[in-house]
Amino acid sequence: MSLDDRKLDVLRAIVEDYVATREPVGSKALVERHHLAVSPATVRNDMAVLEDEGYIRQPHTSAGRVPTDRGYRLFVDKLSRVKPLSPAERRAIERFLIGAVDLDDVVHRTVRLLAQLTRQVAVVQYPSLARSAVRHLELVPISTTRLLVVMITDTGRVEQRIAELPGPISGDDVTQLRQMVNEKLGGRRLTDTPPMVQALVDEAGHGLRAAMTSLATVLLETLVERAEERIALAGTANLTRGGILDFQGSLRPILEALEEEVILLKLFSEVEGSTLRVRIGDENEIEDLRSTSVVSTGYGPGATVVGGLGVLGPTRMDYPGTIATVRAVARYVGDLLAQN
Amino acid sequence: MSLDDRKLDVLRAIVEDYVATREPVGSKALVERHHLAVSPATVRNDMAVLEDEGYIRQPHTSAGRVPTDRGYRLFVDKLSRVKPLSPAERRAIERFLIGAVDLDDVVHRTVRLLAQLTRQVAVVQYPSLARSAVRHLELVPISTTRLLVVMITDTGRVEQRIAELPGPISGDDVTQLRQMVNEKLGGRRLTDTPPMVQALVDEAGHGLRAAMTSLATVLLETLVERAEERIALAGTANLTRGGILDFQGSLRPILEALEEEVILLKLFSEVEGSTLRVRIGDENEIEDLRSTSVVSTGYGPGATVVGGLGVLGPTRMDYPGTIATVRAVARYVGDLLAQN
DNA sequence: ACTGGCACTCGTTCCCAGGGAGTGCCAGTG
DNA sequence: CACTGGCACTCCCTGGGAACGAGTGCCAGT
Repeated sequence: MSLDDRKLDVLRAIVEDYVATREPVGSKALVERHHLAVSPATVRNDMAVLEDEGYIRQPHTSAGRVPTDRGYRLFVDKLSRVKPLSPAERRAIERFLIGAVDLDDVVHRTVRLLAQLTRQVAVVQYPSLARSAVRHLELVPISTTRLLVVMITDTGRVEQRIAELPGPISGDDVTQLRQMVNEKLGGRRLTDTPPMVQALVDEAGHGLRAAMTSLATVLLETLVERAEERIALAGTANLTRGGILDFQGSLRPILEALEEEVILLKLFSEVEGSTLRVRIGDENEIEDLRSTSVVSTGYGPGATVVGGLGVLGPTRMDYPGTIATVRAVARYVGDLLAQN
Repeated sequence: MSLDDRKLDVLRAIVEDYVATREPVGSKALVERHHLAVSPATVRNDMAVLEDEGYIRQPHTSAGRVPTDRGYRLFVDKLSRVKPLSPAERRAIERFLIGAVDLDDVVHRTVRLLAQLTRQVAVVQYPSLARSAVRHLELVPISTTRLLVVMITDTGRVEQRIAELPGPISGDDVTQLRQMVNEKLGGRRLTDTPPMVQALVDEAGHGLRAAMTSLATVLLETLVERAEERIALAGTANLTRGGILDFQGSLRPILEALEEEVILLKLFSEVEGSTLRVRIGDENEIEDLRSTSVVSTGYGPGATVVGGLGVLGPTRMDYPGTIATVRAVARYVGDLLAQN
C-alpha cells in the first residue's frame, strides 16, 4: 500500500521534530508545531499506518513515535529538501582551507572543518595510493648498503621506505638507479607499475642488477602491494553530545571501531564516482556502527576520485544539513587538489 | 607531623584497593584484605589522621575513604614498589615493534601498543623537528615556477612544502640549487640552520638569487619557524571503561582536549633528559585534564631525546604498572630509532 | 597505644501513589 | 467516506517514605 501525501508529511514532521528535540513526538504537538490542517486524531490514524509499515515505532505504549531506520531512509530518499549552505558556512570553508601548506595540512584542516560544521565525527581518507601516479622517486643513501626510498605522488603524498642492499653501492650508482626508476616509473599510476618494475630489473646492467633487485622488492612490496592507506579523524568529542542516549548502550564499541583503520577504510571502499552515500543504522555492514549513520562521498580534483571523506553520527541526525556540508567540503577539497 | 609506618601502610592499602575496586574503602575490609595486625578501630584512627593531612577523603559521611590527588602523589613518590614487566609484556612489545617499515609505522605501532598494554589513552609525539638534523633536501620541479621541497631528517621524518618561484627555472638550475642547499644544510640540526640559509642567499649567483630567496623563505618559515610538531593518539575508547564514573562530569572536555594538538604538545614541552614524569589530577596545567593523570617520558636513540610519549587515564590508575610500561616502551622505541 | 562496643549518619533501594502525556477506539458529523 | 471529539486506558516518571546497611566517630576499658 502506498502512502498518501499527508502521511508522508506526517513522517517528515516526525523526523524533523525528533531530530530537533530528541524526544518521541506525539500527535498533538505535531499538529501545533507544523500547522497541519487536521486534528490530532487524524494524525494518530496516520501514525498507526506508518507504524504498521515500519517507518516509525513507539518506545513503549503511550509514548510518542520515533522514526525507524526505514523511516529515516524514506525521509532521506524522498522527503528532505536540499538545504543550501549559509553564506557563513561557505566562508568558513574557504577560510579554513586556504593557507594549507601541504597535503597533511589539507587533510587535517578538512577533517576538523567537517567535524566542526556538522558537529559530528569526521573522517577523511588520504588520497589513495592506488589512485595516484608517481611524480618522482628519490633515493637517499643512508649508509653504503642502505637506501631511503622516497616516493612523491601527484596527489601530494610522500611515502618512504628503507631498502637494504645486498652490497655496498657508490654514489654514481645511486644516481644511475635514480635516473632509471624515474624514467621508467615517473608519471605512471601506481597500479600500472608492477610490470615496469620487473622490466627495470631485467634491463639493469649486471653491475646494478643486485641493487636494483632489492630496490624493486621494496617498491613492489611496500609501495604497491601493501600500499598503506591513511585516515584522519576528528570530532570524537561530538559523540558525547546529548548524553550517550543517542547510541543505545555505550560509546565503547563505536570508539573502538573508529580506531580501527581497517574498519574506517571500509567506509570508503566502494566510493565510485563522486556519488554521495548515506548509510542509516542497520544498513551499515560494520556491526559496531549499526546504531550510527554515515554520510560519505568521494573527492578529488575535477571529476576524478582519489579518496573518500564523510561524517558519522547518530541515526537521529540532520540529514539535509549534513549531506549539504559533506558535499560542499568534498568539492572545495577537490578544487584545492586540482590547483596543485 | 610525620606519618608513622603503619599510617603509610594504610594509605598504600587504600590506594591499592581503591584502584582495584573503584569503590571507597572502609576500615573493616581493609584489615581483612591486607592482613593488618591491628583492629578496624585503630585503622579508623589512622584514617582520621590521613584525612586531616589531606591524603584521603570521604565522599560523604559514613562512606569509605578515597585517595586524594595528594594521596596518590605520596603513593607514587614513596609507597609504590616498581612492578617489573611480565615476560608476556616484554614479548608483546618486541613482537609489536619489529617489522615497522617507516617512521609513521613505528609511531603508529607504538601508540597502539601503549594503549593496549596500559588500557589507557596513549599519546606519542613524532620526533621533534627542533631536535632533528637535516639528512637530505630534495627539490622536485612541479611546474617551471613551482618546486616541491622535501626535507628528510635523521629521525626519519619527511616534511614537504611547495615553494612558488618568482620566475621560471631550468632543470640545471634546480640541480644547482639542490646541490647548494644540501652542501650547506646537510647534517645540520634544524635549529642551527637559519644563519646558514641566510648565507645561502648571500652566496647565490645573481642568476639564482631570486629563486634561492623564495626557497629560503619557505625553508625558514615553514620548516623551522613554524615547524609542525605531530602527534599520534590511540585508545580513546579506554576512557569509557567502567562508566564515566572515573572522570567526574563528562568525557567531553577530555576528548576535546585530546583533539587539540597544541594541548597535547604541552604534555611533552618540558621533557628533559629521559626522566619520567607523573602528573596527578590538579597538578596538570591543562584545565580540562585536571581529573586525569598523565605519565610521560622522553624517548630517543641512546641517551638523546627526540620526542615524548605517555599515557593518560583516571587519577585512579595503576601507577606502578603504567610507569613500568611507559618506561619500557620508551626504551624499546629508542633502541629502534638507534638502529636507523 | 590499641580494642570492642555503640549510637549515629547518610546513601541506596524498594515500594507506592499521583500526575501526565499519549494512545486506541468509537460514535458522531459534514 | 474521511475526519473529529471524546473517553477510557496504559505506562512512564516523579517524589515521598521506610527499611537497610555500610561505615564512621567516640568513649570507656584493657
